[in-house]
Amino acid sequence: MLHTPLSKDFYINGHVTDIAKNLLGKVLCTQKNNQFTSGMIIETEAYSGIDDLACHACRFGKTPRTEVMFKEGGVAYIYLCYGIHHLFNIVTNQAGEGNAVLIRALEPLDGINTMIERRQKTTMHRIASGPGTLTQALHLKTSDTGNSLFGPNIWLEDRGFNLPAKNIEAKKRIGVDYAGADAEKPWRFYIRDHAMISKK
DNA sequence: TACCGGATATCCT
DNA sequence: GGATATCCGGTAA
Repeated sequence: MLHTPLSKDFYINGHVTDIAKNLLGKVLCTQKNNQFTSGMIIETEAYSGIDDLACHACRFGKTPRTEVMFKEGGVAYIYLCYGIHHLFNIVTNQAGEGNAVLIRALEPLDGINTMIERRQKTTMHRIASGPGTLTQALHLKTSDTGNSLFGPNIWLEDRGFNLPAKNIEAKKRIGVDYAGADAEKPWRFYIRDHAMISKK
């Protein structure tokens, strides 16, 4: 099988909502503590910088935590939510824009036993079906924030999984009710009828 | 110094 | 399926 790393252009060009859609079907990989794990991205959310009330770049501006959002596309933005969950975002577009895509769910592909161990589970059930669980399965932590998505520990691949556009569902984003009109934007994208998305 | 969140596990029906 | 307890770092005051 052909494993092509995503190019820099993939993260830079196009609207962040299109990048979020294009990420569906791509494969997120990590190499941590000598363990290789990966999963196909099946659910994403787009956050559009300083004009999007739901986006950290707009809510907080440039702070010590959010400053990596303002880098050029192709790095990880990882932050702690509810004091427990590490949420993984992909920074996109030009430096200074503050755009990012939240990865919400994966279908596990490689290193499934490692993922199950990290999640302290015994089966594959809900092993990476949520933004906080997939980071645990792939061992992504807030300490990885700002790191490159071109390896050696984190990278993305195109393995040629073909997703017809008609199988992509677009709905409003989760947990952004505070964002006024922007909360209604249909910027959550997922593969229709996939069993492993975070919620129906 | 005080508040609160881009969520999850667990226990219930 | 639904309700509920829970965690702590970042941000603003």
